[in-house]
Order: sequence, then C-alpha cells, then structure tokens
Amino acid sequence: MIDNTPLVRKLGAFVALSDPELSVLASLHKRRRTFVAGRDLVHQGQSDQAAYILASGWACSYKLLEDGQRQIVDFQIPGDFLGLRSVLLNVSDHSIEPVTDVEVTEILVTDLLNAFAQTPRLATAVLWAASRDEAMVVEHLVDLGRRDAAERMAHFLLELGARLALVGLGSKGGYACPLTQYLLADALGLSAVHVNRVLRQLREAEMVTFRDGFVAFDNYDQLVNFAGFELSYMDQKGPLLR
Amino acid sequence: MIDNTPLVRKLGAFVALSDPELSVLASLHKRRRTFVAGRDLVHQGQSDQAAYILASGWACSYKLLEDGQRQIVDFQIPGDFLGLRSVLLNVSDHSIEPVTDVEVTEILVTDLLNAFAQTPRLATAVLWAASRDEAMVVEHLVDLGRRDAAERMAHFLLELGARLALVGLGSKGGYACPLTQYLLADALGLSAVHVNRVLRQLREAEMVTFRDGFVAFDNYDQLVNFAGFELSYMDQKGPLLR
DNA sequence: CGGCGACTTGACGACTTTCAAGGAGCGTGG
DNA sequence: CCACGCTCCTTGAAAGTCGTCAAGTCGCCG
Repeated sequence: MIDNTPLVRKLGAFVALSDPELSVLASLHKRRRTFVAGRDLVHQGQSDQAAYILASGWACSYKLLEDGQRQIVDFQIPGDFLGLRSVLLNVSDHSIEPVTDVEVTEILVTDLLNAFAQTPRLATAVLWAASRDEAMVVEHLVDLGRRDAAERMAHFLLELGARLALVGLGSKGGYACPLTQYLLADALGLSAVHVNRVLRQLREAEMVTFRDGFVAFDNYDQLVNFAGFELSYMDQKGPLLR
Repeated sequence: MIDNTPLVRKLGAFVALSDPELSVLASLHKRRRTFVAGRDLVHQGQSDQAAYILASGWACSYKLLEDGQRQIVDFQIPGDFLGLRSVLLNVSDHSIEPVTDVEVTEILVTDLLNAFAQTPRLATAVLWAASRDEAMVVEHLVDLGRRDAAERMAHFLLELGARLALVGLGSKGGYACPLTQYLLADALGLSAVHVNRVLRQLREAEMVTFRDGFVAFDNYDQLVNFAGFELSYMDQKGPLLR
C-alpha cells in the first residue's frame, strides 16, 4: 500500500489496486488547496481543467435558475469527487460551493486521462465511482418526485448518515451536520419555512432530532421504516474486480 | 469507418475513434434482441451480466417505492445505454421497462471491461457518455425540485425534443412521442390527472400540443422562455479528445 | 447595545392531489 | 356486426400539502 488518501479508499472499494496503479494514483495528487465556506469553487458555465477530491469539510453542487431559485443537486463529503463531470463535459453545468471551509486535492484532467491510458483498470474504477454518485442523485430524484416533505427529509437524513458512516464520520446514533435549514430547503425542493415545520414534526414524533449542527437518530428503525429507506444501492462489500 | 451503430455515433461525439478502437467496439455488439412493450427488461435488485444499447424504440428506467408509487428516472431513446449502471454496481438499483417494443444490442460486462483494458480511450469515452446521462438526470432533478407543474412539463418536453433531435428523430417543429399521460405523470412526479390539466393549459397557451402520440411545438421560442430551458449542457460540437 | 444570521410559529392562499364520473378508440368473442 | 372490456384521456369538485407573508426569538459579534 503506497498511500491511503480518500481517493484510494474510495476506488479501492471497487477494484483491488496493484502497486503500480497505486503509484499512478499517488502521482495524481498535485497540490492541496483550501477554500472558505460560501465562496464558489466552480461556477456554472465555467470551463475547467481540474477536478478535486474533497479531503475535509462539506460542499454542495447546485444549479441556479433564472428566477433566482436554486436546487442543490448533492452534498459532497470527504472522499467525494468535486467537479468530475464538469471536467469530462468540458463545461460545468452546475456550481459548487463549500458549505464549510474545505480542504481539497487538485487533479488535473490531463493527468487523469493519461492515468487512464496507463492503467485502464483505474478508468473502470472511476467509472464505477461515478456510477455510485449517480445512484445517489437518482435516489435524491425519487425523493423529490414521490415523497412528501416529511418522508423526503427523513430519507435524506438517513442517506447522508449512511454515506458519512462509510467514511467513518457517522453512525446509527447520528452525525455532525453543518447544513442550515436554508441549505436543506434548497436540496429538498422545499421552502425554508416548511423545512423547519417538518423538522419539528420529525422531532416530535421522536424519530430524528436535528439541532445545533447535529443529527441525532432517536429511533433509527422507525425512521427507516417511515422513510422507506433502503441502502442496498450503497452496500458494497469489497472489490468487485480483482 | 468500420461501422456506424448508435454506440459509435454516440461515443464518436466525444473521442475521435481510431480504426482499432472501432473494431473493438464492433466486437462488443454480441447479439440483437427484441423486447415487447411493458415487460421489464431489468428488475430492481437483479444482478446483471449484460448491458444494452437501445437500437430502436423507447424505454424508461424507474424505481418502485414500497407503497406502490413509482418514479421514472429517465427515458431512453435510440442510441442510449440501458442498464450500464446496473452492470457497474453489480446490482440493479432500478428497473427498466420498454415503453414501446424495442430492439437492443447486448453487451457483456466482461467484454466491456476487456475492451477498456485494450483501448483505454474507450473507457474515457464511456465515462463521458455516462456523465452526459447524469447531466440529464440532474436536469430532471431540478425540474422536480424547483419548477411548478407547467414549467416542469414544458422543460421536459423541450429536453426530450433536443435529445431526439441529436439522433435525428425530432426538430423544433416537434416529434413522435409514444408516452402516455400516466408515464409522464410518473416521470414528472405529478398525478395523471394533473398532467392532463397542464397539457391542456400549455395547449391553450399555444406553446405545445401533445396529441395522438405527437408533440408539436406551437411556439418554440415562447416555450423555451417559459420553461427556462437551456441546452448548454447538451451542446457538444465535435470530439473533445483527438 | 444594535445588527445580523439562523431558527420559529401562525395565518392565509396557491398549487396539486384525490375522488368521482364520463367519453373515445380498439381488439376480442359471441 | 356489435357488445364488452380495457386503456387512455378529460373534467369537475373537494381536500391537503406546501409556499408566502409577517412577526418574533435567540445567540453571536462588533
């Protein structure tokens, strides 16, 4: 094992990486950068040459509508890619904003594509990681399309918890969560006012409590049942490719 | 140019494929199969060894909720992948149903992964195609989260039109569309009844008319404006990788 | 202390769903 | 040939969910 960055941990879950592959991966980590909360990291329409891996902190990717509304597509937590799609499509179709101060490591497109050429299995691994991210977006889409506000919130908090647990940042008890009710509203397609009401409702039902930057699962099983939560699509036991 | 299947057309838009790459691609097309409308092609939870490229007809990918509701994630039109994510994740997190009778060509996972190893640029191309599909899902997500029923419908019909135009099946005048109002409802997160009302509304506003399996843009520019439609994320002029 | 951002709560109204009832087109079988 | 059943489309009325507007609290910081 040559290094143990979040990227290696993530891709390692899919393909068993050889030492040469690991060293190619290691060479991708150019420089480490930090960004402050709230200032966009990527702008919609911008043309990028670099993607990032989130090392610490939270970010979100969102789209702005002409009328000023915004829809948060996904939150990124440590280990996640930032702007991979922007790079591949050559133009960003969305913006990315750090929710907290974040640390990232930069990856240049050219390096990434060269790495694919040298070690094709890496390409497969990245494709897999991208598919996994897409599955998350799809689940979010189902939230917006077919769940009412309370189920949506419940499902969303559970999913976030499951993702955080995968990188050691959460458990069935709960997790630290830096999101404001405004951010939740933009993610869940609700108004901030309604987010507040729904949170109260879930708290009074003694299923989850979101307070002071911490999500506490008061009754995990009941919440899972209420939200119709399934984490099969996140379950991943060891590398598929050896 | 060795062949000119939908897959080649699609990937060719991203990378300029060499003859050896084209021949690897050609070898992927195992057998052609047909499926009848309505009978699932892939079941949620099923473990697949094959993905497909849609040659003719329409399909849709959807998720079922425990309470019987369903959310259609995306429609697939000729040239699109079917079940690529299922294959990569090793378990399908969604179902796929042919909307019409469809013809597909089968692609075995193992062949696909081998092809990646032989021609890494192919992997890059597929990654790009997957990113493009994801961009579509993201736009759909914004529809559900932040547009009201009429805007949502308008935006959806425009996007479908733009996608069809890319493969020569539609224009700014309109396109043949085999979707029922029930399918539209499941895609847009609305009730079938409301879909009907919204379609009437758009028809009476003389922007679009959806009747007898045909979407007619009565006033394309007005509709684009009404829906806040941007196709920048679909615009793709020639290969990015040479 | 005043200002500010995030959170709360109530009242009212708009957008959507649900419930109910019909109508039109089409293939099947008597 | 026509009735029947089925799917899809259409429309109205009542009921609910959720957004908007408005006002007020709390903690933090200059």
